[in-house]
Amino acid sequence: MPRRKKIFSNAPKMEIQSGAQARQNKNVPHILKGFKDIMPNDQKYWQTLSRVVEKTAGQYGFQKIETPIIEDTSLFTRSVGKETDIVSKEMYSFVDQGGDNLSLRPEGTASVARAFIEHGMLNLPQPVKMYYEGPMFRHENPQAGRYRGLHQFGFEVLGSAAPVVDAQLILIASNICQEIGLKPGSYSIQINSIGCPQCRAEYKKELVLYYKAKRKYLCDSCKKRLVKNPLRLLDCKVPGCQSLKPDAPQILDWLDDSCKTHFMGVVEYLDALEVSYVLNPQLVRGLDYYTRTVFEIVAQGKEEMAQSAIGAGGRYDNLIETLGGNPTPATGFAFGFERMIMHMKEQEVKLKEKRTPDIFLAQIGQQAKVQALKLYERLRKEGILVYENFSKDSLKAQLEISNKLKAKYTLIVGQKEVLDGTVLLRDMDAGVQEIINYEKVTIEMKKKLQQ
RNA sequence: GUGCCCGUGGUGUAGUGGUUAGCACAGGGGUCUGUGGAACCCCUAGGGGCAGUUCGAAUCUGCUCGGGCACCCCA
Repeated sequence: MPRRKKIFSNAPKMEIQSGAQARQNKNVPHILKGFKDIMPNDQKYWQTLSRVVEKTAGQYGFQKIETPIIEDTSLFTRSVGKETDIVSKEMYSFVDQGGDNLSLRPEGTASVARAFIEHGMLNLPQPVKMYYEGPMFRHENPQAGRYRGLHQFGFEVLGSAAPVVDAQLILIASNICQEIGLKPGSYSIQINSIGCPQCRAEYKKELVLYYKAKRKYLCDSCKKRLVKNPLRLLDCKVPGCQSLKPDAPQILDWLDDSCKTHFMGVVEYLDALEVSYVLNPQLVRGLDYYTRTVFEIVAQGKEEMAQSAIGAGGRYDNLIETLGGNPTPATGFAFGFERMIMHMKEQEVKLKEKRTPDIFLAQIGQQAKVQALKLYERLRKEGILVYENFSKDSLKAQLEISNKLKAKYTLIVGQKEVLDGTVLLRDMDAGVQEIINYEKVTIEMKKKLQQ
């Protein structure tokens, strides 16, 4: 094939190929690493979860907000934190045609805070309660319950510092888990307070002091944490580091009076609400904006699963101010759709069965196809659930489909029926048929379906 | 970003250097040109990619891409 060779030699050489290009000589497109198509068969999980979120939000007076999935990069560097992993190494950032630095959102709270400021929501009755759901993007290596394209829903309350808000938010998170069908013992609520920046700084100093003295017993990554992220020292999994934990200073002992009072308030409300929770002094959060109350909903049972947090949240009293708004205390939480659904599947949560069609409409012949097309519209407008496969010509094939779909009845229109002005009605269970006047089909079918 | 395991039609799999790459399910068509839930027949479709070893590679080696899991970190 010398001719082909020549064509190739003229083509520009592809020195650098993207992953997607290198993969396919077949010229078949491929989904990006870490992204998932949500297939028709899975939609029932997504829809039930989404409905529970919407319903719960409504009950507690939260209104929906939708923000763009692309924002100015600085929104995230200023809110989530420049040094956090999410922003420093996981963000999908790019410069657009106009030279602006943009990023795909890695989380939802920053945008909500931005919208709060931008739309002057401080003039609304406080606090402002909003919820959101949608895709988020983080460039990390995929593993169980972790994707580059993930979906979250979140609840945010802006404009109140009251501990009762934190408690109610935790209650809402717990209610959603129950409402979705997770078994009561299958998840736990872990709570902690990481104080305000002032008392946290004091605590960090003390913590670093403690661990520095034991530096030689620390694992390599903990040595890095010592300077980079001291709070993380507390949840290291290496046994050697774990053994140092019991004697380490605890954040709760370092809270200043107002932070302490606040946290005690949260805990008291939770007790009064009989929400069971676990006080976890080691619980810290990765985003810079968190203050005071932090919590996580952790799925139990699957010990081997590393990502057990299905939802998490906390207070972010300084975020709005950091972004240039008036000082506005706020608190909220977010859940991962994928993680939630993973546990729904694990626990075999029962979902509403898909409705089987009332009627399958079959047709034979060109004239009949036209007639059936019209009949379909009449039935549809009457609210009857009708399926069809107008692209099939053989009656046998159509009956097979009807059977597979478990339709109660099949309506058959052929040449003969068109001429007679009738329709054949077949009862799929009984296997008996009767002739119905075309004009009376909708009335007859409604009658039949009511039985 | 790092480490470990894995990569055969749409799905589940068989095949350990030479096979027309087999089977099941799903899909399409037919036997039956107007009757399903049965049978039979036919068809579509596959070794992630690129190199190397070899007379010969799905099978061995390297790289790469992807998947799974874990670390870091996070929902």
